[in-house]
Amino acid sequence: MSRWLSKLNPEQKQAVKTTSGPLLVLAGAGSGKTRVITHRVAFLMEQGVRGEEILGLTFTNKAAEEMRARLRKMVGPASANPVTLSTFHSLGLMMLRGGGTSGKESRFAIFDTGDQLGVLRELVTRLNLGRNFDLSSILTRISAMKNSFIAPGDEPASDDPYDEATALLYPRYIEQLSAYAAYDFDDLVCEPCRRLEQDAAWREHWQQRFRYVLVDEYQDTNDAQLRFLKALVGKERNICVVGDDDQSIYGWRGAQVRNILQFEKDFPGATKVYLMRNYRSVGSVLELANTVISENPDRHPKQLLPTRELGRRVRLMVAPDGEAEAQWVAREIQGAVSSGRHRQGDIAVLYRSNILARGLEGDLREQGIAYRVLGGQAFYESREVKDLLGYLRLLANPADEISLRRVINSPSRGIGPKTVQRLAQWAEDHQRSLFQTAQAAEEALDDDGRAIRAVDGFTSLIEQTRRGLGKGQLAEGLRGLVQRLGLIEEIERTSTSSKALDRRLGGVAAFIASVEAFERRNPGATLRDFLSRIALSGADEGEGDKGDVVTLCTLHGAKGLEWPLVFLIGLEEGFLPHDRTMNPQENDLYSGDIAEERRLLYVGITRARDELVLSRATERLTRGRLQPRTPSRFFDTVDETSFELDDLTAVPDEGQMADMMANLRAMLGGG
DNA sequence: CGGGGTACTTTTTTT
DNA sequence: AAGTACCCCG
Repeated sequence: MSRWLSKLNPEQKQAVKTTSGPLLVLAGAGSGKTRVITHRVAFLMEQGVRGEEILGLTFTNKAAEEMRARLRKMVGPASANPVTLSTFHSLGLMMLRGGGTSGKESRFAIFDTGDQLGVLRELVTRLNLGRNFDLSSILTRISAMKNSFIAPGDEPASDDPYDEATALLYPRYIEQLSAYAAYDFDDLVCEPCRRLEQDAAWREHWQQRFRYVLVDEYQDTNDAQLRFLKALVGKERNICVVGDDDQSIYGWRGAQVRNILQFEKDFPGATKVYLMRNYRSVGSVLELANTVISENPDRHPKQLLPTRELGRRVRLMVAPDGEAEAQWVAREIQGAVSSGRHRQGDIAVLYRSNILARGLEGDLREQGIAYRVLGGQAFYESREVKDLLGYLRLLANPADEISLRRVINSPSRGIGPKTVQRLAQWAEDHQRSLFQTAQAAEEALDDDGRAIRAVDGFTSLIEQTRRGLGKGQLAEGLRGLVQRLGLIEEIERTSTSSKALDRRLGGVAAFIASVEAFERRNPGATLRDFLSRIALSGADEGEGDKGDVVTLCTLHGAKGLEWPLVFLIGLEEGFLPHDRTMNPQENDLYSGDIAEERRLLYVGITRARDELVLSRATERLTRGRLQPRTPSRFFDTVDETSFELDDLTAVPDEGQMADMMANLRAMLGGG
């Protein structure tokens, strides 16, 4: 029997050893969930299951990588590597691209949210809808339709203007995507699911391939993912799901807590295991977590059981405004580091909205504290990088009209909307793609010499770049493209400040570096491989990642992570619960789930190992105006005396102090 | 067609 | 406060 099992508690052991049939593991925060998963995989292999037969599904690529790293440590790379550990989306992509069966159908692009919006924008202008719809809201609806497998035309009747617009756009959106040879994120789950259900041979193949299925963060699955799992799991029904209903925080993108609450209905005969002993946090943190979450209705009633000492009391800091809050946090971190209590890498600052990170960054720099912002996607979102990506995507998939339109006149080369319109018209009349039309500019634009020359210049630039972008020379080809575009000069010419210049040049450099890093890690990878990777998990940070630095990230981004010292900032009504939850917009599809906001706080609290610091401000600068802020309602039921209070509003701030000093000096000087 | 100016609104969270 | 969208003029 395995030497590892002795290190597990009885519940963990049961979760590891129950290998056949459906198994639901309700794993509270910090209860050793990842440990159970890796042990389970190792145990399966010890029982003679081959690594190839095991599938572990996670929600982020990072989680998948981490799991693989843990598994490698346990069983060695040779045993760990054959195990499939990936996100639903990566798995779907792999299945659609052939996954070792056939190479057919593998030439498609993946459209991210920006591309999807581009498609809708095109359609909306073409259809001339009388009203200015918020397109991302329509996108949410289309996504919901797809995930519920509702075909165009089968939408439930509704007289909501957004539902009506969606009904109109939905079928055309699907058409467009197929015309562009593109899949969106939802397709990556729904399409394989459909095929599993309809194609018996295919289903058989995948069921035999993955005889043991394991799903992490099960509370975040949506309808389509559940359906996918039902179709994927074979007669043996060896499916193990791990999750925590109290940590379900993705309802706004269709996640169904219901899935974890009803697992035993979806997979009858399931075994259920509770992991409630918390090995992560000190008692004071768990007390607060239990108190906060116990107010929520509709949950598996349960409590985290402490295994550690009570620890330091949770601190609560009240600041007069956002700036004071940020400054205080930065100084507090500086103090914790310089006193040797914590290393920078042991510390995280968590917040509900990204905007809260902005103020903090300056103060941290001032204190000489190294930090990283998780999920900030900063460089990858800049215009230059998006354009470069557009070129790469056009090169990988000439049918990708969205990318073509994006880059055809960027940087400006004299191809304005009118010329593009003429090309598009000709393309439609002659049933050609827009790119093919551009290649035949002379025909399509009859005698407009200037436009023809401009478009020819563009297509030959694409052709030249294509030649430079073979296997194993992606970064090289990208550099060539940057050169040919004169992008560096363009940025130098158009930047309004030296700060903006640095940022933009830095973005381009970081992008090239990320391509290099990708190539180094995946020798012989193609352009398409790189683009899929980017679409599914964002760009690699290249160098400078990790290390001993403070982490800044959103509560969503913090899930699954932990730090010895955690700051939760901006604990005010409007942030937590977020304003948008309490006052939904007319066009919000998912709204009003205050319970989810509370779970978000619960997730934040349970990230802390040793010390937790909460903070809020009584006033805050929003949209240029100073507005009063009230404390988050989520602490209403918490006994104030359980906190170690630090009230900065009771102390004169620096401005007041300066005034007082000035008065004092005036008195002394005058007297 | 491109650049510069003005008016307006905004991200909550992400595969 | 800042970034974007739109409009007008060269």
